[in-house]
Amino acid sequence: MARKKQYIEDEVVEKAMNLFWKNGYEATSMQMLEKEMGINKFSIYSSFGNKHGLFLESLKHYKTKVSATLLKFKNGTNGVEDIKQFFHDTINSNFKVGNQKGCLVTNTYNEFSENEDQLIKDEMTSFMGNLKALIIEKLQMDASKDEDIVLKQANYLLLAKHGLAAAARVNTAQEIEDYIEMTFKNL
Amino acid sequence: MARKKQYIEDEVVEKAMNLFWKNGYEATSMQMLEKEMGINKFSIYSSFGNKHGLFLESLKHYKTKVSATLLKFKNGTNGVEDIKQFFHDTINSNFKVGNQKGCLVTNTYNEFSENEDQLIKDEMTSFMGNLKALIIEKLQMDASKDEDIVLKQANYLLLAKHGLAAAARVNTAQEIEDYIEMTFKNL
DNA sequence: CTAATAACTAAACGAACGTTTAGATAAATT
DNA sequence: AATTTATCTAAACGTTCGTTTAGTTATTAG
Repeated sequence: MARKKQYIEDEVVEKAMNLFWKNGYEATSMQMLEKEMGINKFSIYSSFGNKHGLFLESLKHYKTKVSATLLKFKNGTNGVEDIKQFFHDTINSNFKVGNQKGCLVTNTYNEFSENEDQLIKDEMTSFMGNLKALIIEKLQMDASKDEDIVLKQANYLLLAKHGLAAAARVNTAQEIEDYIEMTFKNL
Repeated sequence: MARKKQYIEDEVVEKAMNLFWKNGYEATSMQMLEKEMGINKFSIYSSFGNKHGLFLESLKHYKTKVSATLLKFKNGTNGVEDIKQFFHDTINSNFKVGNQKGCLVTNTYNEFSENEDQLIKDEMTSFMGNLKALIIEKLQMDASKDEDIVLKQANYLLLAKHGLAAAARVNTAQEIEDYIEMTFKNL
């Protein structure tokens, strides 16, 4: 037998993810990834196939990273209040990690909106679909809301979440807190 | 003397703008611009210096394009209702032009948020500053709002506008209408 | 200790990028 | 009509991109 990998795939994916998160897919070069991940191009390719594969792996890693927040949201029993808390949680965890990079999924959604990469689009659609289902579930906890209202409010919140994630790249924490506060006044 | 230009700069800038609007700055290549603008690289460079110069010119062109909407907004006398109308107007004019490309300024703001291009950033800051001032002006028409509320609501609306423009790239017209409706419910 | 082989380094690949240049074309002035 | 010269075409520039390959190093198993 021969030597083992000198790096842990999960660790270097984490670093790649942060770089993609900060700069987007296209603006992140293999050279930057090499430097950030601390391993050679050869190693990147043998572990992840190509840049695209590394990006997909980074998206998956991102998903597991936010799964704790998502699970907490799923298990909430306070309806609208859970959604609001979820908004806060996602923003806070994003601010904790690096700084002002919004949400990787939303960034990717925007960057690839005019692109034709089906694999990426599928990842995005599934993510958004999950989120919408959860939001609907929480809204339905309020029995006074009929189906139409629930759907309308779900669309509203989904778009607000999307906008929030985009805005989080450039706005201050205070502006974002204010925005969330105002957003939920309307429900 | 020699021959004159076979194209009108304003016309080819319009076409360049639409391409930048659709794809963003980096994802738009000189080759694509050549094809879309219908003139040769040489002509592009002799008219606009380089890709960056062409982009700045496209941003200026965009500004004059939306200036009518902005002027209507400025001249409004109905306070919050003017802001809401402005939201509708910007979305509608965007949908009219091409399709689902959001707002060029916001797209640029997002694409360049981690960039260090000061010229672009200045353009963005001035645009956003103008918009904020106008929103504050309209909010102040309601004498019952004190200064704190005005500022908070202005920040809220600016972020909502930003998010809306980002979301407009991927959402349907109906979803967007619903979102605007909800956004102004409590103002 | 030796042999085998996976993981490493570093150089090179073709393609595409933004940009420049050399030469052909055509319109305006004399 | 001849000459001038800006505008055009088209090819080439040097870089950087993502990707591949050849050759070296080091660790594990027998």
